Amino acid sequence: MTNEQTILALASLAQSTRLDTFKLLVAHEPDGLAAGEVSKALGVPHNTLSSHLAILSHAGLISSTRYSRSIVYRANLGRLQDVIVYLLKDCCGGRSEICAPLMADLVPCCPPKETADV
Amino acid sequence: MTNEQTILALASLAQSTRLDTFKLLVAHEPDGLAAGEVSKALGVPHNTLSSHLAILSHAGLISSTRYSRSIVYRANLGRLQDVIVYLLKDCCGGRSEICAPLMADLVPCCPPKETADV
DNA sequence: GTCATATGTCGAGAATAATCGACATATGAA
DNA sequence: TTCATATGTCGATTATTCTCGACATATGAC
Repeated sequence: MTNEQTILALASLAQSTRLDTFKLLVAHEPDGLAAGEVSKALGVPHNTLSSHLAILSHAGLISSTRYSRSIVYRANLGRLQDVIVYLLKDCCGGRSEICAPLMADLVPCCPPKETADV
Repeated sequence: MTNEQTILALASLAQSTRLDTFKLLVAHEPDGLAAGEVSKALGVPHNTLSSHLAILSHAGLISSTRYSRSIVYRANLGRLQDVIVYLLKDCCGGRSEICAPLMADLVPCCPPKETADV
């Protein structure tokens, strides 16, 4: 993960239609959603959405597979993780005391083991 | 943390000078760094940097305090945490199986307890 | 007060991004 | 082949963002 790749990913998510798109695709993991269904769900013209999907895709945040006439998009959670790790790396680099409390707050949201009681 | 606040924070970090600024301030926690020193360190004109600092500040990612003629900026790691939690909330909302592996990778970077062996 | 230092604000030009109509491609059905 | 559906691409317009010179403010020294 380079500085540039991180900026690309952050910029991709820093736009309301795209953030909504990404959230929608995350909510539909692991099945994914066809471009047309995203377009309909968000009330965005298909061509406008198409360019947003291309931007998210170029940033590596989503991927696509064609099934007959539809192209199904899926969120790439691994990429989201890469971005988050990159952002945290700076504060954790040699000084874990700084972001330890940050992590402590994160863990109850997503327990690393399968102690999911949410 | 609203959708809008998240977009504001993401957009603030999605620009190379601002990402560099934020990283520099994180590296200088908890002392902070004067605006002029950031300007010098990054080789950015003071007025250009000033507007970037204002944007980061407006997004809540940094804060400032005046000391005599200098204004010292500090990274607000809590806000970074808020952004990350917001992004993860969607994948963890009721479905922790999705981002549990994500968290598992995050934890070794920043141990939630003081088992810092890095 | 005057001067120097540190930072912020304004405004205009250049660059970049968002939107959407019109057209193009890809797949499958008849 | 022709038609309908699903999606992508192009191009022009509008909106937003980045940059930096010039000017303004704020603090402290003399």
